[in-house]
Amino acid sequence: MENPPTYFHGRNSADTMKVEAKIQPLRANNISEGGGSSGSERKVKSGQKGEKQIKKHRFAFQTRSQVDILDDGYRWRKYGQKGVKNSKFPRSYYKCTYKGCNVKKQIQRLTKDEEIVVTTYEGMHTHPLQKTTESFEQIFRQIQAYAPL
DNA sequence: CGTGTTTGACCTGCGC
DNA sequence: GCGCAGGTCAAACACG
Repeated sequence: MENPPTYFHGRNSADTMKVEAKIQPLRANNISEGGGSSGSERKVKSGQKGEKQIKKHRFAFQTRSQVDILDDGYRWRKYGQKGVKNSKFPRSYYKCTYKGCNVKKQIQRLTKDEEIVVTTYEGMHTHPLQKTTESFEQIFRQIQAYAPL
């Protein structure tokens, strides 16, 4: 693949870009675990047994930016990309790389508004941020205000 | 050399 | 029981 898809590899320029974050009223602990139409909780055949992490923290918010990747100070590793039905753009799946920090992040663009990017976080970070960006600072500030912690 | 990204295959849950 | 939709992993490759 020498020719990259629609997504350019450029680092996030949200640093200098004005990012508007709109927090949506999303429940954090009443997210239908079995009601979903997809297997959120992948069943491990063997090895990991007894993970009693029933609490699933999910948080979603919308950001108005031209780039899908928002540098929130954490390191994210993309582990998948799939096209969603109802969406003209594919959805990207990211995971936080850290010792014991298994936080997942989902990024999806709205078909109606290509400028709107929906970011969905799943899980809680068990480590402090290593970097703080001005752009995300204001976003993160709003998140904490809405976070039902 | 290490990290991260990419893509296809495979799995699971639900609906019909 | 099969198909669809969504989600995840793993191998290979590209880049710093």
